[in-house]
Amino acid sequence: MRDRIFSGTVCGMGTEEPQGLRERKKVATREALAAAALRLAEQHGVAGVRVDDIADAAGVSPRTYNNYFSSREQAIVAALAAERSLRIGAALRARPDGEPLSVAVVEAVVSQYDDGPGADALGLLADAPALHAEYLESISALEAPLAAAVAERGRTLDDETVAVLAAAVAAAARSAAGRWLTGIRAGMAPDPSGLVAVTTPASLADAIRASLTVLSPALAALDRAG
Amino acid sequence: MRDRIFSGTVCGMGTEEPQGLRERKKVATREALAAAALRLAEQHGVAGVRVDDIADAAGVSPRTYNNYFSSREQAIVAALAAERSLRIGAALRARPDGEPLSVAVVEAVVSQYDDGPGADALGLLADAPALHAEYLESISALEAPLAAAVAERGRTLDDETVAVLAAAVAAAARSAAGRWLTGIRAGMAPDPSGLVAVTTPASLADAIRASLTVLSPALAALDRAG
DNA sequence: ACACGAAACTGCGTGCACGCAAATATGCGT
DNA sequence: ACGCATATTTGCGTGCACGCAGTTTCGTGT
Repeated sequence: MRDRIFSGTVCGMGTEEPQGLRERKKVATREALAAAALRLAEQHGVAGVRVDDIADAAGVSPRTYNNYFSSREQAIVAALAAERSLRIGAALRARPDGEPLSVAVVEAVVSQYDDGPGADALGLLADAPALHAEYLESISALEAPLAAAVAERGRTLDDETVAVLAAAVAAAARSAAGRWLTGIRAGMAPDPSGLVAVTTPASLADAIRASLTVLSPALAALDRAG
Repeated sequence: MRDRIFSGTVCGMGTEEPQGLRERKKVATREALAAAALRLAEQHGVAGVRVDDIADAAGVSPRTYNNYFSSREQAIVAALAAERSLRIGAALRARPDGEPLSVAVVEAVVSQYDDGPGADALGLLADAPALHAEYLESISALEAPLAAAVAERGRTLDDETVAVLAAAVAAAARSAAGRWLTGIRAGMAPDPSGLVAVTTPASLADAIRASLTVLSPALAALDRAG
């Protein structure tokens, strides 16, 4: 019990029952901590959130808080993003059998971000660089579960290829999200330096979809080879 | 003077003269800190290195040490890897004009890793997960300078495409390096679980080159479009 | 119901990252 | 050489991440 506890790691968040009282309490504790962190951030700004207060609000010790999150930004992002990266496996498994990887992967990834951060969340992300970074890191977390799901689906692909593909896709998505957030922030407060790109996709999902088109040739090559 | 001080950021490490006494002292301090960190790690193991001792050995205050590095792993990796990620710009600019991106990018990236970590470094990396992670992070640092260099070279490419490409290449290289290190470590101490891939490329450069072939179709598509 | 083992929580101590402000060193103009 | 501005270093205080070990809670078998 010393790795950060992901609520979705074991129980699959919605498709399987938690395994017992211990597991149910872990899920509840994690969600309580994340919800408390977000609420406190909305009240005091991210910089004003103390880990002691998060722990108090969730009814656990600060040391227990640390068992779940290693920073307040992680806790806040857990509330904002609800570990959607960890659901990529299920999303890809839900794609139609026989669908080309170049379509299945893109659709599965993009579908995780159909509902991007709301106005309150965008406000928080704009005000706290560390929170922005953690949010992008949460997108990078697509990598491992995506690799596992692709390996399952594309059984003729070697492990190296799968791993590289997953790393590239996760990085593209993270990179696009970063630019999207920057563009949104510029929309909220015009950037005096004038360096921000003129066109920001309407949604996070669109931004991620556009980024994955750059990788389409590589994905398509795997379809032909597989 | 509150961002981490990179020795290569301004002076280009070898092609331009440092700008003055201030800059020369900053370079010297950073190098002294990195060298001290590595020496102490070799003597005491990574876990036995204290930031106070690094600072003492380099003749600065702990607070100053923190101006350069935010962790001892960063300091050690700085000594091991010598900021080679930051040299990708120069490497790409040195590629022949007119060479396809699919070749220039691969060759420039791979050339940074022609001499990978030596036996001592591999021993340190094997013993300290946080050091291993920081080493991989240093490879991820390829992203921004690579994007800048590609933008310069492929002037017909839009910014989004450049950024996605750079993110994907850096992630592929990082991912490959991680597997390479894991394979090397397995070679040093057979993995009882038997899960480690049977074939490890002979060198880090080979591993990175192989990973970039997965992205070749995407790079090649840009060549045709550009 | 009870005993035991494993998992999770907790308190404590320690090392450390970083904001803040004062002190020091360098660069520049006269 | 001197004065001033700027960059860098330093000391200090504070919040916090985490190893360690003891306590509590849950799960399982009898």
